[in-house]
Amino acid sequence: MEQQTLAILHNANLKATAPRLAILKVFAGNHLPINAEHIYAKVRSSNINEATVYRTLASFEEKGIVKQVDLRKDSTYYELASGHHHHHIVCTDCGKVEDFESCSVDKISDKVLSQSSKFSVIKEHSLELFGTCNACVKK
Amino acid sequence: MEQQTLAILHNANLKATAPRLAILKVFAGNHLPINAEHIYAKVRSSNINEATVYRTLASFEEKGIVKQVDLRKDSTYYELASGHHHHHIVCTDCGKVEDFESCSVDKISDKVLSQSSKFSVIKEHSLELFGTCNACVKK
DNA sequence: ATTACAGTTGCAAGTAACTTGCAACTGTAA
DNA sequence: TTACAGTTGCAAGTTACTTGCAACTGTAAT
Repeated sequence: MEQQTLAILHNANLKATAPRLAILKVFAGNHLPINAEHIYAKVRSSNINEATVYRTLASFEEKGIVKQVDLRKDSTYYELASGHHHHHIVCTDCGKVEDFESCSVDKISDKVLSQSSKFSVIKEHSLELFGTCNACVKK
Repeated sequence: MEQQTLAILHNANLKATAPRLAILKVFAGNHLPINAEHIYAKVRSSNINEATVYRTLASFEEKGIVKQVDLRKDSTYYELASGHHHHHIVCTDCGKVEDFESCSVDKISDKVLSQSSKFSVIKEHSLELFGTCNACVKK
């Protein structure tokens, strides 16, 4: 686990520093998407600076270690890029987030590329559902 | 057209003020998603304030006149909610945006709802593709 | 083990995108 | 025509994030 973490950083050409290890650990212990503020709350006791959290998230994203998730909240959320492909359903009332797995976007991508004259490469996609969770429906 | 615009505002219980009419006109003349800055640039000559643009976008969204589009840019983009259902493909290099129409998210939504114990209502979804446009691939 | 240095960090100041308090104004229904 | 809830402009404020810079540190080469 620790070895794996070091390998992730090494492969990405990133030094294995304390802040990066701590932030990776937070991701490992959190399967739902998480934002900078939340991460900072968990690592500030180790004297890790808020700016470092933002810089780390940016470099992790650039290297493909984490990916952005568009939850239509005020801040940017991230989750580990490793792990099986999935998407999210978000309650627009209370913000609850749940994962879901069925995703047929590859088919859509192929179709879109065959019809587009301007694009030929698709690297990522977002697919999030916005609705109301059972608890909020009852209100 | 003008009548239609007035009806939109009336149905939404929003007064037909000059700023709102001007902003709706900008949307009507722009089929791609647009942000507050871009809208402000087009209406500031009519002495419409930037804060009014933001407030108008917020109320239009709340009333369902426009909807947010998650393009992973620094600011929030919107487009008219009327018009046929479509999504976007975004170049992560230069920011170019193109529409596409094929969308089978309804099927996915049904499946997700049947499998979720926490959600039973889906109101919206996002589905955006991120890749590289032909012009940027050549670089 | 030691060294050299590019990469990384903490700190504090800065920026971009948006929000809000408030007094003046204005569509709209009566 | 009037009354007033809703709307606006302005300026100040907030939030999320970024950046300049000097000090520090992991890493590869010695």
